[in-house]
Amino acid sequence: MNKHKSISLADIVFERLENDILGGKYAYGEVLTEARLCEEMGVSRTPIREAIRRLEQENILRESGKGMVVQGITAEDIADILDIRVRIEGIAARRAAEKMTPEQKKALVNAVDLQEFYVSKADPDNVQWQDHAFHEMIYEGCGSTTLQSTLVPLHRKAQKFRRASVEKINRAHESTGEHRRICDAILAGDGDAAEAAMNDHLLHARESMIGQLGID
Amino acid sequence: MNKHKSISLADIVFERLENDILGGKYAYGEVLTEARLCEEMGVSRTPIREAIRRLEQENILRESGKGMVVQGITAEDIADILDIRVRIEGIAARRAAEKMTPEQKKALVNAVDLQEFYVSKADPDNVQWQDHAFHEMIYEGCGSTTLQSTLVPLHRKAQKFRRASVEKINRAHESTGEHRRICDAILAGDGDAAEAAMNDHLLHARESMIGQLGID
DNA sequence: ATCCGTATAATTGTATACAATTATACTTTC
DNA sequence: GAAAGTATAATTGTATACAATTATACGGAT
Repeated sequence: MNKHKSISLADIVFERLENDILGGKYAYGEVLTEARLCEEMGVSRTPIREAIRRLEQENILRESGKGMVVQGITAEDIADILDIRVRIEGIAARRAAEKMTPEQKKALVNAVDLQEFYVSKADPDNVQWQDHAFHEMIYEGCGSTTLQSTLVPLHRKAQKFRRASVEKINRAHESTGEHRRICDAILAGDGDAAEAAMNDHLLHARESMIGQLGID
Repeated sequence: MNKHKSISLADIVFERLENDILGGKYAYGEVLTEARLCEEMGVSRTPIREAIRRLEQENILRESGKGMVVQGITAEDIADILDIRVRIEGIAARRAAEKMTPEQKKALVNAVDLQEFYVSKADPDNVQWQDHAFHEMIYEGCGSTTLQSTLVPLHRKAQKFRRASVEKINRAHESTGEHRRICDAILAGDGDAAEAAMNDHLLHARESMIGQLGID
């Protein structure tokens, strides 16, 4: 009856290493050896290697003869990520409006409700967590593994990066309002409105992020 | 002076397993155990496992308690892939027009020249190979690791799938003409034209593919 | 006959041992 | 003193051994 994979050391290492890199613990360009990571994480090379391969696949680490080079994420990468999301996440919202199950819709509403609550409590960490959950639910609910596997890493990178950046509560209020509009459209099964609302949301997010990062 | 990573068994297994799955050797839904793959490929579990993790990251395999389930790619996935590419590959073409080095441009021209040559020789395998090289060069030349790491897996999946499908020489001629227009725009450094030509190309490819697959 | 429990087999997770490659440092020679 | 070559150390690639978990099959009890 075990439906979900049990959590392995490799998964933990992957998560932690990604966090450490995107969170700035390791400087970009720094070279990481397997032995060093083994020592720091207290596990053997096997899970370390599996985590490394996955991070390599996501372009967060880069192989370079001797050791792995930390690629990390730059402000330009964040701009690129939002450029891409602006163009395709609307499709996911449309599909979600057409395909989400009642249970998924209920969970989505709950995420927006909670986000509003945490905004009112001025709790930026939980606001961001609900923001994260909201988008992931749409990726999950759109019914396309292609859209999901494309959007999840992009969103995750942007998310982790934001945790280290200044933006916290600034745009939280309007962002939550935009989520509410997307959510309402999905609940109504209105694909056009959901896509439009998502595009609107991401354009604002992009503008805000670009303003903060001082690029483009 | 070894600039490129040496090719490992894990890389070979990854490539081969991806090919075998997308090529239809393993039925979708089939369960693969590590032991079986070890035997079939004649290597130990270590490289098998690393390849599995990477394929899992690309949603080609799915973990399911006992063994890995073959996800593979459906006609709907191909449609989704082209929907996404239509929306973002134009950006890559624009960037390539702005950023490609003379060497990269020269290689790009060469790929289109070769593709035209193979079309004239009615050699579909090499036509497809040059088609593949053309797009990869643009991903590489656009200067964005985000665009690259997003587009490469999508393109690779579509490419491998096509190898197993009927479409071979059908659209090769017009496709090559479209590549030529994209290439000319990139050579001229005209980002607008490159983006427009790429969008045009992908819309045609999408239409052709959808017609063949009989979907939407 | 069926259901439950235990034992056994199969499978994955993890660690470690071993091999091969590559970089670095030291020594020797010119 | 510089350069080249060799030896040693460091690092990754691969295989295997061991542990833990889970499924399956068999046997006994009701």
